[in-house]
Amino acid sequence: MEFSNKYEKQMISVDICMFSIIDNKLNVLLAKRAEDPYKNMWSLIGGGVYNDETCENAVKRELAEKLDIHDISPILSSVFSEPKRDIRFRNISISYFCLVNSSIAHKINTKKVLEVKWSEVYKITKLAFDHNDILNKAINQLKEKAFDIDFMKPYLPKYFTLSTLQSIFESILQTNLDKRNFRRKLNSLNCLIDTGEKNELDKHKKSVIYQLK
Amino acid sequence: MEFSNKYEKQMISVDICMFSIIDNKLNVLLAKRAEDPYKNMWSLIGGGVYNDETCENAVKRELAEKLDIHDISPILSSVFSEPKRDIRFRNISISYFCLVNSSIAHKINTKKVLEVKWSEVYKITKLAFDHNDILNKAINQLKEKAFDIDFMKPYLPKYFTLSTLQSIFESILQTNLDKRNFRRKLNSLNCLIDTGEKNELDKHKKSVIYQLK
DNA sequence: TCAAAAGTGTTAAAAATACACCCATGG
DNA sequence: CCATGGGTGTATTTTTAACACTTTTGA
Repeated sequence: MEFSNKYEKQMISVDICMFSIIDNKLNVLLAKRAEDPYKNMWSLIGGGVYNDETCENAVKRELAEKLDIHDISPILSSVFSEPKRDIRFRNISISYFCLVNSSIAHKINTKKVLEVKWSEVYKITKLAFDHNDILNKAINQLKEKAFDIDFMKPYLPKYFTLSTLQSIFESILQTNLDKRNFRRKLNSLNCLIDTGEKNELDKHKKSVIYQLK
Repeated sequence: MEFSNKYEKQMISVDICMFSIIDNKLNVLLAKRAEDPYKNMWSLIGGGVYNDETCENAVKRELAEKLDIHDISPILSSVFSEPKRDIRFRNISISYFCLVNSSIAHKINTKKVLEVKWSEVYKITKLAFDHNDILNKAINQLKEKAFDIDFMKPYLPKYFTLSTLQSIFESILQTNLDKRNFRRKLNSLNCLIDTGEKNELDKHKKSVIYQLK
């Protein structure tokens, strides 16, 4: 197979929907574009894939270089390959998503290399390129993984009340959950540890603080 | 973003797990490699993605050019990007799967451009490149779609007895299904039409011939 | 004493699983 | 008449969903 001009200057990049639960809402990290096209618009984090790394490693490298975030396990989301999706050159995007916990989320230096911000996913309007499509796809896939507690555990608060956990899930799934059914579901997943502590910040009845097994 | 040598000569290709139900078994189309590397080994069908097409269109074009198969709706499976997966050059594979019905499967000219053959998926041993990994991933995804009758319909026989349909599903899922539960499941999916015909080829009791809504 | 959030049980419906016998037919 | 494969029904368990009242406590 030859590298004829049919294949020239193909650029492979990764785009990353990095989610975090902030104030019990599902947020995604956006970066402001410093250059045209779409200068000053918000976009997902991403970058080119080097020849000597997998796409997954490209995600990890980008997050490390640009945000000093490490030990992420990105999940493949989809592939976006419309020829004109990037007006500069042929650019195929392999999209990933991941969750980071809120302590990491708050540590991100929002001005170091990139201007970045956390944004509530269900309030986002127009992003650069086809990043709205990329984000929507990833949101749907994240929803499917929400009750996979082994996956979710690293990103949920270490200690929480069941009301807090429920509001996190409601924020991800964009639906109202029944309090009793939610507790039963979590119990049936056999993942809760009652710490014996109570939340002294509660104004009314003190709620039990749990952690995950 | 510049095309430094970090990104040079990246090749994007698609690899396609084209499945078909042949003699009630799940088969996949393999092509014999005419060139090194892996000369004479069997591999999946695939090829490079042109700059002016999406990956999905590359799949359709490859199937049209190499096999004269049209009107396929390939489903994205995964991405394989180990730097050394192709020893010749950096080659990222976007993998897809699709099903074709058996009348198309039998029409494939197995010597025209490529030497190809249908092969029972659960009897396949070593394929070229990382194509076993690609195939295994696609098989698992196909299994998840098996009871999505709207998806499956174009690929199933137009007329069938429930025993035949059950053996097809058993062949895909690699499991034994209970005859009564299988019939109940299909009925609950509300997708069967009783043609009123009976299978005269049956040696014993004549079975009812159904079609899908 | 009241407003606010925590916590708790039951019932119903739907889906999944397990299981065994009779029927029609051709040889 | 018997071997073969077609066809059928019931019971159990599990999962999902819907739904309302009591408790604790600070203001």
